[in-house]
Amino acid sequence: MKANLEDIARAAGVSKMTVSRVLRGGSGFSAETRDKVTKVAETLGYVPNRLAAAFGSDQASTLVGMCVPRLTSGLFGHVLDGVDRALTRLGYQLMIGANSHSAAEEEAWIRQVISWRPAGLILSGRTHTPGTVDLLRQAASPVVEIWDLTTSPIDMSVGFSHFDCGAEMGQFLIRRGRRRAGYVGALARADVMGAARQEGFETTLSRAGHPLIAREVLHDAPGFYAGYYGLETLLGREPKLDVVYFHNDEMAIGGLAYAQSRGLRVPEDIGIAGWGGMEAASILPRRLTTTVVPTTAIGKAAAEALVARLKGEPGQEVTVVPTRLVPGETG
Amino acid sequence: MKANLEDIARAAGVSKMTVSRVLRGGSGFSAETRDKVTKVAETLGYVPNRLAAAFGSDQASTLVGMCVPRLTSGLFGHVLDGVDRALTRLGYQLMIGANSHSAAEEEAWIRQVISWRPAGLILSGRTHTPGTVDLLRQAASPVVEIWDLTTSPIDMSVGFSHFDCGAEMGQFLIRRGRRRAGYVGALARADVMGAARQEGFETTLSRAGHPLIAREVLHDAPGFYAGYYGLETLLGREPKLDVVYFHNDEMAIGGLAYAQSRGLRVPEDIGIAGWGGMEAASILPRRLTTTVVPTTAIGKAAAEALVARLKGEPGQEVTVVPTRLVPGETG
DNA sequence: TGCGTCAGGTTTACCGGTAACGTATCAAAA
DNA sequence: TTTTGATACGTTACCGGTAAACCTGACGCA
Repeated sequence: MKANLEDIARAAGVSKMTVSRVLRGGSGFSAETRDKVTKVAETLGYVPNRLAAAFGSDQASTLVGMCVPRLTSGLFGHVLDGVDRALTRLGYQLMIGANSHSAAEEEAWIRQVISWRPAGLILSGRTHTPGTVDLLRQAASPVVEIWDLTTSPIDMSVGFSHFDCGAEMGQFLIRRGRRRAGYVGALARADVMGAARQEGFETTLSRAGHPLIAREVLHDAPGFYAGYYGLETLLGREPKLDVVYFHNDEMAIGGLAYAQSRGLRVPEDIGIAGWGGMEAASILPRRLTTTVVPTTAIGKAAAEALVARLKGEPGQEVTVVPTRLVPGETG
Repeated sequence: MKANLEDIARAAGVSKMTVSRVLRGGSGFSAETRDKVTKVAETLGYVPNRLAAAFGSDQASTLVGMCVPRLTSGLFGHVLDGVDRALTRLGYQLMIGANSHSAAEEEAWIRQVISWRPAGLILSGRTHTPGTVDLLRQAASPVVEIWDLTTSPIDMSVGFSHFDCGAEMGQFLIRRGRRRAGYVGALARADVMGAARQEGFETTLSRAGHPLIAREVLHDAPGFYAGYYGLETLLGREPKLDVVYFHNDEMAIGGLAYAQSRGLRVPEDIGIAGWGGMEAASILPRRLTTTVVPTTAIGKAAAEALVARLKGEPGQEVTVVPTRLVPGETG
């Protein structure tokens, strides 16, 4: 990587600073200077050095850090995609990390990213260690917390209420005539969001006078198998459930598979409801009753809120991105 | 972010350079100096500045860039996960981007990342623009190409042969007595890998004396819907197929759904085979016949090969990570 | 006693940008 | 004609580290 601003300056017969201004598209130079400089830069194969730029002025960083619970999650893949597209379009670069649903791992990751002096950060969830909060306050760079709405965000927040998701599904199932509901969840480490949905679900059922009959929360990854065996366990304890709400769609599909293997008719004998809106759920023989989460939109909104703040535009502190309950044929 | 090396140096009564050496764990200082410096650094809440470090010396960068076709792909999510875990463990940071299967977008992304002077790059696929190759040669930083094995990698390569995947599946299906095979693919933009599998599949069938009867390659995203309607189209043209090989598992599951909706028995009336080894495929009522791809292992191997090179250890140029054909109950 | 050696530092010179500020030029206004 | 202001550019001082050269006192040894 040989050519730098000075080389161009020498070759174009102007000063370093003029080259810098031209290449950054500022002002303070004549049209002919601009043409000469851009031509020389091209012939020399100049590649800008953001390291130097960000180092020289803390305003110049175009680096955004983002931390998600798991990189293998379909939902977060779409969130990442939304963030990535928006940031790319706006001229920012994305540094990522995963924290396995652990606030301590998140802090460790933030400690690494902060050392690159990023322009801003996007974090998933609202649970942070005190150390994390300290670090963020000290760094004073904009932070967007996504996924769950925070009552008091560190800085900005984009997402929806998991409690409300559960509550809405509870109301829906009651309206459909369900009276004996169960819940199957999973918490790999500690997925607080799932717990919030469960709480919303149970609260609503109780208020409606038909409280939850049985619940089973596995200490396992929330996948197909957990749903399959979770429903088996639940029905072993309480055979007369008329509907089961699952932690997410993967688990619901697992539950669906178990119900079919037992010869149970869905939705006649038992209803099945999931959460998340994964693609597979819509092409099942019977379309899954679920809550569709606007993953890409959340990512996009988060990135845009962050960049707006960086550009000094007054952005919203809290952005609500609504979910949508999709009735389907299993609930 | 207030405390820097000089602040610590002043407070500890030593020089900046001594602080730098202590904090980076070098040598050339006494134990009491070390203790004093680390204590002062802690009380001042010092956060290292990698920007300055990487800027000051090009060896000091711990930044690795990685470009994948799509962030929403389940398979690449796992590859990313493998890379992320390995790099985190080894003390590197990961900058990502997506190129939508487009070599031009890849070049644009590389141009951005190169400007951060990364220690190394991980790219997906072997198709690059001439501009990309130029850039990489000029930057002279290590590059690992993953996913498909390259005959002549730019630098290093980790993956497997897509052609062989298709060929192996062809052999397997022939052994199972299939004689009238079809293929359903998809190319959002241009997925060259899928084409390689198709080629391996067709070549093997021809050599075995039972060439492919029909193929349908949709200009669509390779998902459930594409598989569903792809099989519909294919069977509309050639009703007497006895097996269909799909671009990937999502599409195969879509095909499975179509077969069931038509009342076709699987595998008796028609066999279904996929590729990729997605989790859902193993919990279907009938486990899908597919090729399991060691996604996480590829990511891990790529990261480790890169870091080995960075540390000057002699690494392998080409690492083969074998795939595994899983018979299942649909083929 | 003189000299080399070595651990344990310090000093200095960058790295490649950006920001702040200074200055030359020239046209319009007074 | 002089003053003013805008424009276009040059100069210089950093930013926070790293590398390498350079000290310095203690110690060993001939």
